[in-house]
Amino acid sequence: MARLPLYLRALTALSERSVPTVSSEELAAAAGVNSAKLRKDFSYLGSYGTRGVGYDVEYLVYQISRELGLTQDWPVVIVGIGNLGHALANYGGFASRGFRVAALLDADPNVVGSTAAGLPVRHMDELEDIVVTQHVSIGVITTPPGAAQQVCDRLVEAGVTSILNFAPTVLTVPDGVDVRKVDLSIELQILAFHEQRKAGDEPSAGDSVLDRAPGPVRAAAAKLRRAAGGGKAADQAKSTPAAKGAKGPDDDLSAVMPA
Amino acid sequence: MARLPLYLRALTALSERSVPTVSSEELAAAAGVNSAKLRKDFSYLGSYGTRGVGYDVEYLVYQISRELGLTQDWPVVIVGIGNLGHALANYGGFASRGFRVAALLDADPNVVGSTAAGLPVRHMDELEDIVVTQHVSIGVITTPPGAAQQVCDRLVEAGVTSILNFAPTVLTVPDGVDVRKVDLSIELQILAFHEQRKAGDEPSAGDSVLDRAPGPVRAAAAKLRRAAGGGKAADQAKSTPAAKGAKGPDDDLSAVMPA
DNA sequence: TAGATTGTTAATCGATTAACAATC
DNA sequence: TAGATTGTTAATCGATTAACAATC
Repeated sequence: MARLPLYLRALTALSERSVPTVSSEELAAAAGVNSAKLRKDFSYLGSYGTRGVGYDVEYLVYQISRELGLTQDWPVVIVGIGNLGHALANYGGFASRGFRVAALLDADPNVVGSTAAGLPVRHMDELEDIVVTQHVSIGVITTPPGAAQQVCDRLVEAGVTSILNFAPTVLTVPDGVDVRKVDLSIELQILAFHEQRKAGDEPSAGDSVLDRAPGPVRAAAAKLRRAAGGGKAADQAKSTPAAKGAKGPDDDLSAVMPA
Repeated sequence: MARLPLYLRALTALSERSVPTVSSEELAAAAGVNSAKLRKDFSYLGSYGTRGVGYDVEYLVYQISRELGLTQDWPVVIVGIGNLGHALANYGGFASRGFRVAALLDADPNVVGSTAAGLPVRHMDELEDIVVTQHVSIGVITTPPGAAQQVCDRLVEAGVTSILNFAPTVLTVPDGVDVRKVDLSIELQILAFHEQRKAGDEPSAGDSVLDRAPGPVRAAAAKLRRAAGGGKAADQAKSTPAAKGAKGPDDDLSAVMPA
């Protein structure tokens, strides 16, 4: 349940304000989800609410924390102490939720020996030893992309079974190992994608208002553009592009053509 | 389409190896998705493949880049130049994809005037001016959680319509404004959640193998625990907790009880 | 032509949500 | 009791995927 942390945060806020109980409606609003969904989620954890009253805030905080494993101690290694590794080592949200930075590792001799967040940066050679002796099961990779898979392999080999990957690479891992990827460029690309659709698409041949239409219309518009030889489409080996424009009903573009 | 950046990365790798064409099967494997899904995704962009051959790599790279808006210049402001803001300012993936850091902003006079990634850190007072004059439409928030909503409001007011939020807060924005949240603690919590289910749950009363069973069984197990008065359940104002254990067919736990 | 692979349909699956009986 | 709110069902929605006709 990827929504549990969301609920937990909202509940923690209520707890700090000493709110004793909360209804599914209120909590759902605070967490930004549908109240039926929230009730269903909670019902999977067991039925912790009271009809006519709502949910006991403290009790729910405890149950969700336990369900998420936040009542345990999770030693974590961070590999690659560049800017991002530094930032993560200092990240406040770690310690408060049971995540303990067991070690910072880097391959660069110039970085090894320096200090980040009060911890010494140690050399990659110590990876296996640290993972084994400190029972580390979660690894955070903040290396350059080229080194990520190699680091991942070593972590897995040493016994790590969960990896948080910040390098822009798809990691290959054996079954039983979880990988979660945080990719800043992907997040920004998605924003740019939506941004582009917002403030007035420029009215060029290849990027018209047609692109905002539903699927079939957009596909038809794309065919039109290629038929017109716009952009790189002209380079493509399309045998009879112009003839394709008016074959079946699906290809009849008169309804979507500007007058 | 949140998968386009994924495809683009796989295609870029192929492009660098000068691979001319790729089948949906191959590309899907590289991107880690189902090939039918990939073909469907591409069909929404227009039909850029050739039956019996596959997709032209270069052409697809171009089309997806254009679709994502990566052929444009996107000025971005980063607000909150702590460790994370620093890391982002230096993040290589930005510039290479058309994202240009227009300004770094911070409220702390001790930080203002310093340099990060070759750019001067400027004071929050300049926010509105920078957004307007540089036509910034994307803002990145790396402030402490308490300041995030306020910063967000100012960004939106000034004209920003896309926000990448690293602060652990749910931001409220008007319609037409996109927010994407990157929350490191949530990612780690999800890993810990799965991690907990993996290497042998300890056989305590409140955290048994029953928790791995399908929904109904787990709910029943949870009821059992409460009926048994385990954990904080005893503190709860449950009128007749013990009596609840054997009321209807749903509450019959004999089928899931250990012998 | 024969083999390969797309584009698309239709089936499947899972997630979301409205609605309401159960019950505090 | 009357009002409120949960827990859960059933309907809805959207996303995924197998399958295959179209066609290179």
